[in-house]
Amino acid sequence: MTAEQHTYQDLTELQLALMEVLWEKGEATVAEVHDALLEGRGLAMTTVATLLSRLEKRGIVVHRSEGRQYVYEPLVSRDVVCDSMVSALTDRLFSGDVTALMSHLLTASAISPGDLARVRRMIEQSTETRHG
Amino acid sequence: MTAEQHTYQDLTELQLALMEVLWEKGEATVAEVHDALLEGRGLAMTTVATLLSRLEKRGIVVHRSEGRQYVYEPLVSRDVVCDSMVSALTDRLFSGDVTALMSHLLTASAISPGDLARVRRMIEQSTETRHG
DNA sequence: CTTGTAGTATTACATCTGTCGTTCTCCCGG
DNA sequence: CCGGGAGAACGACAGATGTAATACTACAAG
Repeated sequence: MTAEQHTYQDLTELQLALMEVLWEKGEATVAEVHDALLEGRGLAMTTVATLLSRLEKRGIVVHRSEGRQYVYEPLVSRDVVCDSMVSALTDRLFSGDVTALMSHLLTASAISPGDLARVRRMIEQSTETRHG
Repeated sequence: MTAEQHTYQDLTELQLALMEVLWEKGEATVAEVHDALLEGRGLAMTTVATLLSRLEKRGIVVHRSEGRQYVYEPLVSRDVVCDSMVSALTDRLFSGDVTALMSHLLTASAISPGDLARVRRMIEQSTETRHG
C-alpha cells in the first residue's frame, strides 16, 4: 500500500472529450480532433488547439510535427485516468472506502434488476478469478 | 428514464469539506466551520466566510443572522450531492453505464477479497429487497 | 518572387476557485 | 457618549478553464 501521493489526474468533461478522441485514434492532428468533436459542440479550431496545448503543458499528451501540422498523442492511458478519477471521487465522498461507493450505487442510484444481475455475475467471476 | 437534465451539483474537495461540517452539525456559524476545518488546513476566517457565501450564491446553503453572526445551514443533503457527483462521473467516464463503473471497481481498482465478499453480500440483499 | 492559405502562436477575456487584506459596522464596557 | 473588537462586506489577485479573434509563418501554385 504505497499509494499515498495525492496526484489525481482529474479531467473536466471537455478535456475528457478531447482525450477520448486521442485514445480512440491513438493519435490525431488538431483538425482531426476538431472534426471528431464537431458532433455536438461547435468549437473553433483555435479553441481545440488551445485546449490541446494546455493538456500538453500538463503532461497528459505530447505532439510531434508532421509537415506543418501537429500530431497529438496521449501520454496517459484511459485506464489510468479512470482509476485516478474514480479514486478521487471515492476519497472525497467516501473516505476512500470502495465498498461504500458500491453500496451507494446499489441503493441510492437507479439501478435496474437486469443491471443488478449482471453485476452479481461480475462479482462471482471476480471471486473465482481470485480463488483460482 | 426521465433523467436527462444535466444539472450536476459538483463540489470541489474544499467545498465538500465545508459542507461536511454543515451536514454533520446541521448548522454552524462561520467561526464554527472555520474551527472544524482548522485541523489540517489553516484557512483564514475570511476565506471560510467567502467560501460559504459563494456556496450560498449557488443555492447550496442558506444563512440566517443570529446576533451579529451568520448561521449557515445546508440546502441540499449529502445524499443528493453524492448522487449528483457519482452520476456525473459515471456519465463522463462510462457513458452513464453504472455496471461499467462497477466492473471498473471490481477489476482495475485494488479491492480486497474481504471487500469483495462484503459487496457480494450487499448485492444479494439488494436482490432480495427487490424481489420481496 | 509573390501571394493565398492552412495551420500554429499569441493574446484576450469572462468565470470559477482558493486565498486574503481591508474596511465598515454595530454592540459592550467604561 | 465613546472607543475597541468581533464579525460581516467588499475588493483583490493568481491560476485554471472555456472560448476565440488575431497575428504570424511557411509552403504550394503561379
